[in-house]
Amino acid sequence: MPELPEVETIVRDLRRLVVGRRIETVRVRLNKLVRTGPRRLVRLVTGAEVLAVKRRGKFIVFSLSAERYLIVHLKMTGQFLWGEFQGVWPDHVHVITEFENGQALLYRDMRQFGYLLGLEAREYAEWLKSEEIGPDPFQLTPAEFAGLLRFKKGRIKAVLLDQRVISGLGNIYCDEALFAAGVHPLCPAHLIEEALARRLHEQILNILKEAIRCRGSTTRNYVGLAGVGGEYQNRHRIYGRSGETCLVCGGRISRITAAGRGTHFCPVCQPPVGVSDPPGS
DNA sequence: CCGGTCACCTGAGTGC
DNA sequence: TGCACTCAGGTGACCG
Repeated sequence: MPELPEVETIVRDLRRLVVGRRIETVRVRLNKLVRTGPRRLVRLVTGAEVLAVKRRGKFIVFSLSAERYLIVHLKMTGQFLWGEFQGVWPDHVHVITEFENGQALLYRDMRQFGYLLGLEAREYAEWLKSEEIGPDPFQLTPAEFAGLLRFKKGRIKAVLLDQRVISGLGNIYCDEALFAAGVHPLCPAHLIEEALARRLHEQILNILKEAIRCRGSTTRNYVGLAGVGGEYQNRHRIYGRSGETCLVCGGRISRITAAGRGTHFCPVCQPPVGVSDPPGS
């Protein structure tokens, strides 16, 4: 579910709530969500103080005392909620972390795709290597971004969704950025001219910044720590608007499948470059 | 290296 | 109401 702006919003809220606090108990209800094993997670995390909360791509990393790490990926429907545990597990809540005063962080995940890892320092270093998390769009200069695309023969949509190349973009913001820059989602990445690549990078940054200001997009499930959704869905110009009129040219917005995902684009504003026409068109 | 399909799950929306 | 079918913000395995 969540992409960079949603995860960033959650991380900022988590910082306010849990940094400097000590974890009193951890309860795991659905064991398979803890990929490093529920018992080990409980052992590593119980009694630790939260030193920092960071985002690495779409991962949330809790830095704990004694060089321990709690890592969470929310996948499609993972949520963190701030509340308390009074003996009853709310629907789809699978992990509860309690702090002093009974305040608790609840991990909720309807589809159960998300997961948690409890790691020690050396394992954390190994995990960072194995995940090959690409640079954050905010860490790249326009020239570096253009350089990333230069030798990629895959379609631009697939390249932008590949977290090893650049981390944080998902289906919504990918479609929004390609529309804003006027790039066809099926265009081979290496055929995008330098100037256009720079414009794409600029649009990615603009859109992500604005989405963070709006606390993300809520189309279905996403909510922040307080259980409230974001507002950026009201600013979507292309995502979820297939069949409707393009806000720029008035044409009809198309929907295709690209990189296995529902993909929205304007055939007029995003003309095909290096995209072979389907037979019979 | 590249793309396509399925799998992991539970639900919401739609049309009959 | 009920049923069948599609789709969903992510990603990893597998296949050609």
